[in-house]
Amino acid sequence: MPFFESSYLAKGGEWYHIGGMKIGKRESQRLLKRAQIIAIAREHFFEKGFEGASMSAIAAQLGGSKRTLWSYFPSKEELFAAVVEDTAAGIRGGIDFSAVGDSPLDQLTHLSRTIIERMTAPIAVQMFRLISPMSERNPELVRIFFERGPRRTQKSIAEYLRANFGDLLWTDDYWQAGDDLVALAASNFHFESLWGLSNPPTPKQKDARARRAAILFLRAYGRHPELWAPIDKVDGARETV
Amino acid sequence: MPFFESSYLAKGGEWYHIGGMKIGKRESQRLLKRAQIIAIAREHFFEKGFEGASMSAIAAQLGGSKRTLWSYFPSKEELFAAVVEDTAAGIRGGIDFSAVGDSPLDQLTHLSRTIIERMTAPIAVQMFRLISPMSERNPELVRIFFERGPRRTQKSIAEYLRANFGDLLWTDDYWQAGDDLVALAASNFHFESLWGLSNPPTPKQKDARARRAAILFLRAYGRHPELWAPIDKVDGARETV
DNA sequence: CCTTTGAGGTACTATGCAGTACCGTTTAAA
DNA sequence: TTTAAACGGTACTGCATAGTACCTCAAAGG
Repeated sequence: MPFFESSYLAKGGEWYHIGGMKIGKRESQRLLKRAQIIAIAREHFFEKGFEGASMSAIAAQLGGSKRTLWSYFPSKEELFAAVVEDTAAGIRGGIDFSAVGDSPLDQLTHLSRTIIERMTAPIAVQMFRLISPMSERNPELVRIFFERGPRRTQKSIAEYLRANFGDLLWTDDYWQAGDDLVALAASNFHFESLWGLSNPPTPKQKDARARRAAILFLRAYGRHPELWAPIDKVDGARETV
Repeated sequence: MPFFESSYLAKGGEWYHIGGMKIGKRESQRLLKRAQIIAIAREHFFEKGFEGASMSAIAAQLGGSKRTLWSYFPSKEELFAAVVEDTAAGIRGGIDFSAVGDSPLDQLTHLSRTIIERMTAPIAVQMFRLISPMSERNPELVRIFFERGPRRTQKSIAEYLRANFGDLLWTDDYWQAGDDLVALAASNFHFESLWGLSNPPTPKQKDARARRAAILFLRAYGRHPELWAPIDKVDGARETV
């Protein structure tokens, strides 16, 4: 079976193509059905968790018989693994941190905003909820999720910082700096979303948080004083400063 | 039934006491057994999750009959809730952020170290794993956990910052500042522990991370330049600065 | 001392689950 | 057109589970 990325298929004339390769109709239908199963299973796993989700219920929603489901995924574990891999690929997709030309503060604000958006996206939140309890029972799966999802985002951020802020920070450890930026930008929202403690943040709140994270980051890591935002310009600063 | 805190009982002479109140032996034994059940149930829930854990298995490990278990907790949900409440109380217990007399940097380092210790403690990590997937199915329970556990720690940190750093920071929002300190100190370790991605951090690593978080925090939030650690003294700084 | 209460033991009910067997029908590939 | 595979439907097998019934025994409380 050829490599394929997150259930993407295209039909061209007589034949069905996938990633430029020509395949039979039978196989292409199998891939489509596979993707459909994963989508349905994802809903169930997200809502009920691994133990709570039922293969029978998934098969029922799929429409066909149980035999069909089992012919694609020989066990619940393998179906779950497929969901995790597919979702991790979906989460990392489409990273563009390009905000060339703006000031360092604006660039970092934009980056922080992207990070926040990504970490509070429903699919990410639900994936976090789903994957956390697996670390005791299936550590390898958690590792796969991390490598294919968050790890790549981490890497992109570190590379972005190295490329665009190489001379502006006092550290060479761009991975650590990136982690700190992520922490400053998303930590609050992450826990609030994960635990459903408050209504999802509005775009305005996300903007404000992103800007604040950028300011804090530049003050903490900025090499030159001109990078440090004046503290009386920051939201939450005392009036008496 | 009188209020009692995280399975604490003391025997004094003829009578059994709890929080200064005199109670019968029968009742005290019930409380002891209750605490014992919670302890056993906690293990099971931590290892297998809510759906994965089995009341029968818990009853078996308890030793008695199932009837006994059900006479204490009329359903699996209520037992789970009791475990959550008890554990949340245990997590927050014993907060002492008193490091009077040291320099601001040393105080913040000590505070960060405490935060790290608390967030990477096995009981906290396992509780996070257990509680995350509950937010869809039992949001109220997650709320209770948060209010009785992390929320109180948050509050302690904010109050500590207000009391000891009231004049040193440029912000009045001590809750936000506290959250940012927590993020800087524990975010990395939190995810690594939660997902079991690497070996638990050594005390040395925790010390280093705590110090770094304190430095970053003071540079980001410090009101006066003398609070900002020289950047060539920080681990990970470039040699060429 | 006697009564009430709780706990142990065992067997039970009802339910839901993952996974299988069988068989007739559809359908893609040759 | 033929053929082999995949699909749909239904019924099934074990198995584990939450929770119940019932009886016996120990012990706390008055």
